Amino acid sequence: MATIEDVAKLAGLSRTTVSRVINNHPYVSEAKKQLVLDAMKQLGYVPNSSARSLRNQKTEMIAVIIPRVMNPFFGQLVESLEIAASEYHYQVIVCQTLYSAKKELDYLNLLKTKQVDGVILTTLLNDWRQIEPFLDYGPIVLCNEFEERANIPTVHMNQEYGGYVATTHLIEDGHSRIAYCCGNMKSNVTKAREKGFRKAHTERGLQIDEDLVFRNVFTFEDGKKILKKLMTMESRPTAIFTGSDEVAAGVISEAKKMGIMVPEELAVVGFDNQDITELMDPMITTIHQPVKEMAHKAMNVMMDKIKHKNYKKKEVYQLPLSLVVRESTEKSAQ
Amino acid sequence: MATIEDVAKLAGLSRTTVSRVINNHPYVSEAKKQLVLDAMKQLGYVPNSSARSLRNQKTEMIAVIIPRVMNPFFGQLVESLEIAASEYHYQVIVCQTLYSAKKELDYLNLLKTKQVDGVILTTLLNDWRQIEPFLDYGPIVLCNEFEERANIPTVHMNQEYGGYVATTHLIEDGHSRIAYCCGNMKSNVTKAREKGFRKAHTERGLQIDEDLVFRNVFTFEDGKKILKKLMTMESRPTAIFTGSDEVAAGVISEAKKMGIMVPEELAVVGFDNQDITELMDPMITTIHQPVKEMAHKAMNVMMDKIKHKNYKKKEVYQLPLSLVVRESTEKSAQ
DNA sequence: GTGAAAGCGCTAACAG
DNA sequence: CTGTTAGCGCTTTCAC
Repeated sequence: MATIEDVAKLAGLSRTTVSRVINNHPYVSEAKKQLVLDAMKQLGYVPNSSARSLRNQKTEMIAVIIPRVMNPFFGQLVESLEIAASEYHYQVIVCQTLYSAKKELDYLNLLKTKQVDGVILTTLLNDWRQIEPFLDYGPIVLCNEFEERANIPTVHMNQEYGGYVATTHLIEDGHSRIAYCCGNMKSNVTKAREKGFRKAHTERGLQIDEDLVFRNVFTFEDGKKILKKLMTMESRPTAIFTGSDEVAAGVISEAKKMGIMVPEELAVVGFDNQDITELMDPMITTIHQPVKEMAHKAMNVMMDKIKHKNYKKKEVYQLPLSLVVRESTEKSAQ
Repeated sequence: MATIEDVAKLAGLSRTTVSRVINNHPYVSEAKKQLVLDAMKQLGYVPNSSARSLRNQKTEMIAVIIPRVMNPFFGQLVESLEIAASEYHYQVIVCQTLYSAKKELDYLNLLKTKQVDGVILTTLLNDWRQIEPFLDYGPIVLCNEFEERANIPTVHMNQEYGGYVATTHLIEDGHSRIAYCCGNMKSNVTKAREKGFRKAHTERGLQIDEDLVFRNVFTFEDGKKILKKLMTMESRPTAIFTGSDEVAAGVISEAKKMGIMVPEELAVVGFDNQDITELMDPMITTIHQPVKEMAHKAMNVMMDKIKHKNYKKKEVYQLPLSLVVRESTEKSAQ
């Protein structure tokens, strides 16, 4: 492979001059510049990234840590983050933890080994004390997940409001026995959402039946299971707030099979506003999360931190969530 | 950040010895090895990847070029490829072309700049002549897409059989007017699938009405549009074979809205066997693609090529496809 | 078993 | 404007 040296020789110039041309530095005469350009073209020369990374102490790569790509929410997040990164000529490395705390730590090592210029964490499997030491090696930005103790840039959604507005919508529709599904209870996203759920009840003087609260519900299979369980209960809920559209779709799909009318017998609220909400019959009422905006903001912040290196400071950006009412809760619409 | 030099000094040894310990080379006495290990721990030393990459001429990164992550088929492919790569301690860089041929070329440049050890192409937007020159810079493996002229390792599915078996299933169910949707006609995946579709017709002495063949159909929105168009036709088809489960879901969703019974009035076959096939009502008959197996095979082949450098040779692995019959084509099941 | 030294390909002082 | 030179951090001959 041709190196800068080869180009220099062919052009009859020094490596420095070639380097200057490559990096668009000033103070190169047009004539020599052309000489270099010609030599580069003739040799099919392209600068070696490893050498550049070593010399410049930056790789122009960002690690994005997610549970898995096939989770639609995180898939969308990765897609948007990659698009945002490419605008800065940065590459994104996908790091799937598959819900393993150890893998999360392994991937954070990319920061230590300087394989990436920064890490975007979208989820937090380890305790913050485990993560914090990695900050000595480069910027970490929290995107989606958040953590009180973490003094780093954070871009996330107002999850409490999400839980609140969805629940309020159900209550105002006349529901008072509302089932609740959520994911990993260690997540602050989950906690905040539940806080909103509870707040909505309290405000209207309603009690929550803890038997209707389900944890660790993630997939559409889980949704199906929950629906079945609900149907065995003596005193059934009239509505269910699920943590994701997949779960909601699973609930609705199973409800149909069991001959339960949605929303007449069971109103369903999803979360994320994925495509599937418009595909299901009834279409799913959900909470829209501005994922693209969050991704862009997170990447912008990351680029700023890489540039200015002042990344050990709390800096929180919160994006709004909004309720999208569709058929799965609208009795009148049926 | 601590370097190998720092470790050597602290251990009172040479860089060479430290390097030997890092790389588990033999001929290091246990005593000195322990000295090095201690020094490394004390300094929190981790080898710098850029330096290693430069020296070893490999980055342990693979670029995976896909249209976009949110396309469920490619999302699944990326997920599986990343899992396979991580087993080799390789990282995957996601490269989304967003259907732009230029971006495809841009991402192939990662090979030239030695930012990655190899590229996995899952789609082909440029003519093969545009791609071929990149082979001088490192291995390219085709995974999913295939190309006659490409003398490189290829792992793909038997798409012709997929088209054939789906169509035959419909014909045997008594359908003779079958609509057909496909994606990008430049893709050999698409072409092979259509070949199978046509072959099934020919074999049974059936004609294809070219008005029922739709190109560039990708999303569930597209599926909805097609359904609407179909319904304006004088002589409607009684079945439709779509290129993906999303499109099939769109068709079914819209059919319901228009009061058309699936499968009684319109049988629908999807492709990919995504989760959504089991979520829709009726559940979607589809073609299962062994994506995980394909991804693993492709990554194994890639690792082999990186190791042995003999990657400019045709080497084709074809995986089987299979029909999964569900409710969207089964009249009797209703 | 261990170390000295060269060099992977590049950029940035510094000198002119 | 251009070139000389010294590394970035690591691995690997080669010599002892």
